[in-house]
Amino acid sequence: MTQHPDPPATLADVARRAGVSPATVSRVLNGNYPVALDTAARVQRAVTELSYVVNGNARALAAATSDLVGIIVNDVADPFFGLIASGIQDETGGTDVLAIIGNTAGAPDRELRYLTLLRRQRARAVVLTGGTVDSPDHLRAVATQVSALVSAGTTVVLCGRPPLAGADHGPLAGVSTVDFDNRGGGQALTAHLIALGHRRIGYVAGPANRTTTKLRVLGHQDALKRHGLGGTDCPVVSGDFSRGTGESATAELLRQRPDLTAIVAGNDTIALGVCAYLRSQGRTVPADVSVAGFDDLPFSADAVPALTTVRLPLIEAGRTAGRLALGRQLPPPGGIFPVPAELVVRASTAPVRGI
Amino acid sequence: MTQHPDPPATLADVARRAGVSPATVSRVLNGNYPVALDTAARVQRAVTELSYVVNGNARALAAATSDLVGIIVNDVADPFFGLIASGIQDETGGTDVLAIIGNTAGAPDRELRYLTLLRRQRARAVVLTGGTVDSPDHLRAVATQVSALVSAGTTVVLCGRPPLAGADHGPLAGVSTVDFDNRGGGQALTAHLIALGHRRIGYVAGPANRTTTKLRVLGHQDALKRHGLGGTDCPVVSGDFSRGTGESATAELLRQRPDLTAIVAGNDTIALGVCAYLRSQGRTVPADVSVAGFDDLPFSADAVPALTTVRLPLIEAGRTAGRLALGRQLPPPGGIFPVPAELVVRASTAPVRGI
DNA sequence: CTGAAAGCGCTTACAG
DNA sequence: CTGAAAGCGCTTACAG
Repeated sequence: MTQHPDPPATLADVARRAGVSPATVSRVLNGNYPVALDTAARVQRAVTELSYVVNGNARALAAATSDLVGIIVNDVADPFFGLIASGIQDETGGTDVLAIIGNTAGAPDRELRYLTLLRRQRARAVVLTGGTVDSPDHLRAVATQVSALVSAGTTVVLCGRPPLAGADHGPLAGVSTVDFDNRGGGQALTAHLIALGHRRIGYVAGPANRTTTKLRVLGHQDALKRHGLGGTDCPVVSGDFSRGTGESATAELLRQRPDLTAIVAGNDTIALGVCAYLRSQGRTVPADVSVAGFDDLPFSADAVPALTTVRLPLIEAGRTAGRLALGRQLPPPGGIFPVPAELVVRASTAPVRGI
Repeated sequence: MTQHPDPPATLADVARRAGVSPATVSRVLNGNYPVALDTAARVQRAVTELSYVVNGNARALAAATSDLVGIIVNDVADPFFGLIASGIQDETGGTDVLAIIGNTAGAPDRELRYLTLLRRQRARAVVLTGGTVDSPDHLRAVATQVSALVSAGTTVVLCGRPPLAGADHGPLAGVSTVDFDNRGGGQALTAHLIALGHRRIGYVAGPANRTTTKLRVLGHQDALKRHGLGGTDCPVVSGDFSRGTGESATAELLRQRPDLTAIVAGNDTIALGVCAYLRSQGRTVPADVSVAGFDDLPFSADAVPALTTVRLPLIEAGRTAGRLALGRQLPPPGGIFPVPAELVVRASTAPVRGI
């Protein structure tokens, strides 16, 4: 299958062919040092003839730098992460850095493994995207890895998760955060529902114990409390960020409170499942039950009825994270770059019946 | 910001601390050679104490291998690619390889750049996913890069694009292909519409000149020809794989043939745009116009009406590509692994009116 | 089971 | 503007 692995040409081969020293070839390639024009031309020709490409490992080892930027995501198949990642790659696209995406599939140990791997590749920067498991142990392990990365000279950016606390409980030095206002968004959404007259509002949360989930639920509860609502009138069920969770959790919610007039979902994907289940039960959205999502993913505007949701400017946030990672943008004082969440009211929410 | 980049511990540091030679540390770390138990224990302790991680670049350079598997995609934000990539990472997850995703944003030169970068990292394997620009120049450039990769010992897998031709026009040796039946799927879809009585069928294609687009259109035309249809009754407009294209192209299609009874889209995302535009014009799907997509992405079942489409088992195809890349599965004879496309009939297509 | 030594393919002061 | 030489941090025959 792989016939006689033909060793690629080396810099020494190029030097020999061009009749110069390896040092000169290196300087031509890196363009960081004056070289006579005709010498450079000869070297370039030799490079082409041998179809030489530098050995990235050797270069990184010798120069003690690398052009890798790692992006860690929870789920590549989820557009939420795809959008952030493409925003980051918008920024890295024109440069000589290689942005690479690692998928944890939501597993904390894989998050840690990618961090180690990036550490051993001596990555130039790493961007951790989306929520993380909110347990003291995991957070401590991440903080340890991140500190090691930072002290080895790697730029670390958090995008869509809360700032990391260091050993001293203060924010970890040298790490900037693009911080989504999940709590504020959750609050605005539920406040909107309350303003429409809803009093019995169910909530379908994403994976329990993840920062994103917790903050959104917290925002929801902020709004409820402000109006003296909550308790068994407003049950909360959690699952994962999937359509299936939307369906099964809605069944559970309606078992608990068949008279719910609104259901809020932890994200748009869940919301689609909520709508599908309600439809299957002969309940109309929003006439019978209002439904809302979170994130404003592209498909949300196309759902029927179009989804009321909270927009997070994912691509733009990714770009910001990318600029921060490349050092093209200075981190704000305190290292936190806030990203607002904007309520987007569409057709899936309406005044409660009889009001 | 990055305070005193603290050089990470080296293998020599570990050796010193454990009171052994660097060679021994290396052997303990790689576990590929007998080492006395207590020696190994001492080394492990030193590793922990120094929180040592191997320098991947040095290792790759010395061992002339690497644990990188590159995945090249056209658009990370598109679930089509996300699903394939997550399938691949399902396979690489449990191993020590680091699967990394590079996003070309559909630009041929970025595809080439990633290939070069992967080549210089001496990647263990690379998987090229989705369609590519179908121009002789680009295909030749890709073939050149791929040959270089293969002869350097990298396993190359194509997933969702046609086999690559070598200089001799035969299939490139040592490259396996997970080949989607885009043409057959396109054919089945249009045949379904014809069976429903449709004779004036518009087509909204993805980016012209991409293999995926071309093959799907070809399948569509196969079906039309078989029934003596085509010509101005069946106009084709192309754009990109976006919702926006679905909207604008439908406007254009209806300008050309206001009496179209069905519209086929190059993928599900486009189909959503088609539906949205029709709705905005007061036309009902499928009563007035039938609409169909391609891919069967997760949201398609949730659209209202649910989308008739062609299912491509994206995750499973990704897994196959992953196994091929890791050498866990032998490439089939001829190097081509066919992936069938299955017609999925849902609510967005119906018999033509008056039949 | 363990170590000394060469070598992987680059870069970069140091000289000239 | 150019070269000789040391060194980056590992691995792996080669000895023992």
